[in-house]
Amino acid sequence: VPKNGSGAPHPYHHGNLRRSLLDEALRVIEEEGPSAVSLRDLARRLGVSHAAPTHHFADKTALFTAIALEGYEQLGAALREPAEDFLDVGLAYVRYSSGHPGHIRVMFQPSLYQVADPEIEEARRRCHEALFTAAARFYPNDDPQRIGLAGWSLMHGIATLWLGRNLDEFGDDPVELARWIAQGALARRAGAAG
Amino acid sequence: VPKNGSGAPHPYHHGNLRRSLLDEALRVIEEEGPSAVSLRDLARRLGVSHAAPTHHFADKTALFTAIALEGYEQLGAALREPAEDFLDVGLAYVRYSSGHPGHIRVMFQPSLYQVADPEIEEARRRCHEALFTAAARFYPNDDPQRIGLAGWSLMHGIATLWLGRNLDEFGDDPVELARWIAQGALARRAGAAG
DNA sequence: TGTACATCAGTGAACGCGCGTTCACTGATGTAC
DNA sequence: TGTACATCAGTGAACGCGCGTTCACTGATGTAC
Repeated sequence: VPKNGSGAPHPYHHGNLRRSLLDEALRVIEEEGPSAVSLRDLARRLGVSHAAPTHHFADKTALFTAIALEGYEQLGAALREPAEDFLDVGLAYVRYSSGHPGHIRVMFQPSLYQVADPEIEEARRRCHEALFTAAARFYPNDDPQRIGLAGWSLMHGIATLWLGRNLDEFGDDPVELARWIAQGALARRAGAAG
Repeated sequence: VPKNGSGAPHPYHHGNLRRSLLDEALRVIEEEGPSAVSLRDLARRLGVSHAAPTHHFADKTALFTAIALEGYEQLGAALREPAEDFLDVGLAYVRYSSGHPGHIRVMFQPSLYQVADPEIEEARRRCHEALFTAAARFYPNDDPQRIGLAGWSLMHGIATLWLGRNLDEFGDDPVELARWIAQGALARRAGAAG
């Protein structure tokens, strides 16, 4: 363990440059969007020479691909968490999206990264699988694709509108807002039945 | 009317440069995204000197602001078209979004343009008004905000996912897909009641 | 119908900037023996 | 425990590029009289 004396602000080796680049890139994306990301700027922010990032990401596309992959894997895990009903799965989607805006923005802007990357494809496939499996489980008598798409679209719409600051006037908790919107539809249904 | 002789590819004055810049920018946005737009490139594509665009748009933000304004005005008009039920309004939203992907991408990326521009705010207000008015009209016994947000979120989600090529496996007509998804929810409701 | 003139919409050269990428290099670390 | 050496992860200078912006200019158009 090197002593970090007053003379040396940081050691020759960063130690965690790859992870730091991802985190800093996500910060920039959340604040200014993916187009504001530059490898030189990230290096500057991390106090490292501008050529250092190339040892971890060959180019900008590789950086965005890593972010998208991480996002799809994390989203897949979120969708597999224990759920009591289909709404829970939808709320997990909104919770992940609003909690990881940087990942989501990259994931749904495929021109930024290698969409055809096998790992990406596999992670995305597992997300779809989690979604449609949940739809089939909670609505065994319906078409799981139809139910799955309806839930995905609704929750994706809420998350996207919320991230775009279109729902500011409806509170600051996107998950509760999603619950309110979705349960409104459910209540309406019950009203029609009773 | 100037004769366009073989020697002169185009006259000194373009004639419609402002409109052409908007159209060409929209083309670029649809193909490569807003970050691919550069004023010099647009000028190049239109066979005009790279300083010409500044006579019509002071900077890139002004160009994107004009696109967003046009989009909100066109969307507002689309949402006011005659509708037989709330689904019609939703389908108009999906129809406009899928038919004008460039506009939509800019509109929902506020960092690109002057969100606080008074004309923009007014046009956006009129879109919201059209939405919630329709919700109140077709569901007079429900909370129009709840119904309006549910419809908006669902249709925005479908449009966004479709534009992001996430729904390729479900056909090539986003409006019919939206109808199928939304009517599935309706059928489920009727099934619960019967 | 003709002329003078203001205004509009272009041109093309020049500038400074940040970017991605390449390169030879060097310091630090891990492993074989 | 010590030494040699391969490998990894940095440095910093250099390059060419496209960009936005500014500037003095010029060609075309519209209007007053």
